[in-house]
Amino acid sequence: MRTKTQIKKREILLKALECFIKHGVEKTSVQMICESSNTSVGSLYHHFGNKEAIAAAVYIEGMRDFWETTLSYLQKEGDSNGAEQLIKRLVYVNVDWISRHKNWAYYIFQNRSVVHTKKQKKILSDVSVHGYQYLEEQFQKAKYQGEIKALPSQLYVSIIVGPVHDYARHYLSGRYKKSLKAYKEDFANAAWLGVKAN
Amino acid sequence: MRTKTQIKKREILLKALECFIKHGVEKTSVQMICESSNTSVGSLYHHFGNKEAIAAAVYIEGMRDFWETTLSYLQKEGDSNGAEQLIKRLVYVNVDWISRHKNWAYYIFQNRSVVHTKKQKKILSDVSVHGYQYLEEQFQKAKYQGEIKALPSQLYVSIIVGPVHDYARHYLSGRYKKSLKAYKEDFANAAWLGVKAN
Amino acid sequence: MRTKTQIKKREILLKALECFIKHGVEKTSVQMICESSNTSVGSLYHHFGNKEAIAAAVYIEGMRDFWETTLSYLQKEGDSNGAEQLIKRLVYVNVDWISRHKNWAYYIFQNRSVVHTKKQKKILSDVSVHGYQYLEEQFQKAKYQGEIKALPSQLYVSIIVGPVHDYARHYLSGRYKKSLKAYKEDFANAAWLGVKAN
Amino acid sequence: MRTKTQIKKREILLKALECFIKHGVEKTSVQMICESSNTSVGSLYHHFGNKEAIAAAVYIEGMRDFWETTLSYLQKEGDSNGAEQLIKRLVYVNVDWISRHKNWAYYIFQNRSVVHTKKQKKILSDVSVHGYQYLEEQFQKAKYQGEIKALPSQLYVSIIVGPVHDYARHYLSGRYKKSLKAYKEDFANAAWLGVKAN
DNA sequence: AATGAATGAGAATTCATTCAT
DNA sequence: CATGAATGAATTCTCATTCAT
Repeated sequence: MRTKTQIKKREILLKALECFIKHGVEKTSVQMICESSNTSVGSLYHHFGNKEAIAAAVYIEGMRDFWETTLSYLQKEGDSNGAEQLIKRLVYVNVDWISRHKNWAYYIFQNRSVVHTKKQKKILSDVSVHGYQYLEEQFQKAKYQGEIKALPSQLYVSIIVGPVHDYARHYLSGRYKKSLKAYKEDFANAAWLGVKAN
Repeated sequence: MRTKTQIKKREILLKALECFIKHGVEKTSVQMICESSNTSVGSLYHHFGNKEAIAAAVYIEGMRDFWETTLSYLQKEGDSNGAEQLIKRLVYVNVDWISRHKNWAYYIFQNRSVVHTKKQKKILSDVSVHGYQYLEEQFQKAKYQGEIKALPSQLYVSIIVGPVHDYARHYLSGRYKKSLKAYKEDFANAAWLGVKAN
Repeated sequence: MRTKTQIKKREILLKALECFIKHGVEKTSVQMICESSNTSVGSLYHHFGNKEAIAAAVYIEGMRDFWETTLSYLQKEGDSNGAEQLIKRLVYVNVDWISRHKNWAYYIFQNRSVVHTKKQKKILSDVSVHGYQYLEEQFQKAKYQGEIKALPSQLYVSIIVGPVHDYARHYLSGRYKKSLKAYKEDFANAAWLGVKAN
Repeated sequence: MRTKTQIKKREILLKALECFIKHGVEKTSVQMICESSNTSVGSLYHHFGNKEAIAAAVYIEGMRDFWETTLSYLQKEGDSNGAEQLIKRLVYVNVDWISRHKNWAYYIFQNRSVVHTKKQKKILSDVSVHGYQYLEEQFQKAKYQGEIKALPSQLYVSIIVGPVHDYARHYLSGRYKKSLKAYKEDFANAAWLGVKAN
């Protein structure tokens, strides 16, 4: 019973995501989600409670996927264990995940505010807490070893992923044509140059 | 008469912005804008035609202000005419404008999609065209003179302002506490290191 | 403008009453009230705010009418100023008003609970306060003069109108066939005998 | 097996009564009854068929209990067999039963309309027929013997129990604070004075 | 230009009931 | 007999927009 229900819920979320991307969260009616996911209104409410909970669940599922992928990238064996590798991999995983999950990425960029109940925020936080902890540790280590400049850890993140995300927003909105992947190494280099010690 | 009308319209836009920030564009009703701007529904429709036009006008006015400020920063006399100054000034104007116009900046970050009719897009484009042209020229010159790496001009922009905007989004949403201005020089340095020639 | 609006509201309330009688408050949909009163949903909500407010307004209007009539009966010139006259008139006005306003009476008997916000209760209380005060005074006077038994004033009311109301409930529901008016004097006599001093 | 089912049904009815009192019949959902009686929806429908049948069953069970109690009061041995005793006992049983079964009494006062199918009406009528017949006979006898005024028998009932019920409605709704029992003798006296022969 | 009552399509949500297990 | 997921009709209410004054 658990698996079947879980599969159905996942299916609904993916269809809901499509609707949200196509029309925006607010202009997507519950009716539309029902039709595109072949579910009855009642069933939808049985599973999710209300429309806002669906929007939040889509967001959270996306973030769960993102952080799983991110940790798998960062913890993979590699040439070295240096800071440069860490930072470039952080850029790579962003470029790759966004390119592979354009809808989810676009949705997450545009709809952070759909997660707003305490419960939802707790779940979202649980989803990313390992990733953030891991990054924090690695940044501290690299800083201590003099590989990177001394900066608050929130700044590292902004400097490293800010350019990728900025470009991605334009690209996913159709304002930039050239794919994100085309500049993967450029973003990686800029990120590394932005934070490495002088 | 013209001036009076213009002033009233401006007043309405600023009150509308407050509503949009407080409740989101979709959850702000025309009635709410009327009440907070002391206008009647009829009057509002007389001035703007419909709610979407108000949301777009708020966006466009914000961008007009941003680009005016930006050009004034970039074209100001300075120590040099070098690329470093240009790039750092671009960071500075972003940090300063966002810090000074938090609501407008937040609104612009979250609601790019409100500008969507052809007419609105044309106006928005007119508002920023001088700024983009100016930047484009300066980037080309700096690239030609070997001051900065050879990159597509969209990448310069993302690398330079991406980190600031990324941090600003978190900051304006209340997720980061430390003010944007605190890291003004850090963002400027990272931007310059990210694009300068090796 | 005031008069026109007031008239429209009154009209809606009377049509709503018909619906409530015919189907019950809960099973009367807003749609039904709109149709029977030739009003749009929007207009209905513009005037009353929500369905519950309509149900409460119908109740309150009925009670207002009842108490106006009651005071006019009790304060009319008469043969005497004695307690017997007072008590019998109280029975008469109940018999007469209920007989003349069967729907309203039935509605009021069955739906006391529709008045439940603080504001509504305040208005309802204001509507009946003069009547209750007047009765209270008269009962005290009659008690002091030894015309009626010494009882709490709430008991006078129950003893006097209880039988009329009990019969009326059955009659208005169609369970008793013989009209209330047929027993007007019987109710009046029983009321007087129930409270008069030995 | 039969007994077990009967017990379960009785249990459900009592829990349903609680819900009906707390939220009103219409605003009580089947789900709520299930939760408060620890039953599944399916089971509930198996036992009662639909929600209306539950509401009717609660009503009927209450009336059954009331009439059983009433007959036991009226047919009890006593000082005399006179009309005064009969009438006062009729008041007493109302005061006592209502005081002992406040929820049931309140429910019965407010929800007479829940019994509306032919079948339900037949059952309800069967439940009270003995009591009514007994009363009818006794009233006729007392009338014939000149103990009470000549009135239609429905009037006797209204005059005797009307005051008690009127007070009870206010008391059970919380509008009157002083308990019904406090005035037991007052109601009995008023009832007797209201119907006894001059 | 300004007003605000009126409109009605459309949205979210509820809930009695069914039925496969 | 018991279960509870699924159904979808029906309901309340909102709100952008119009238009007569």
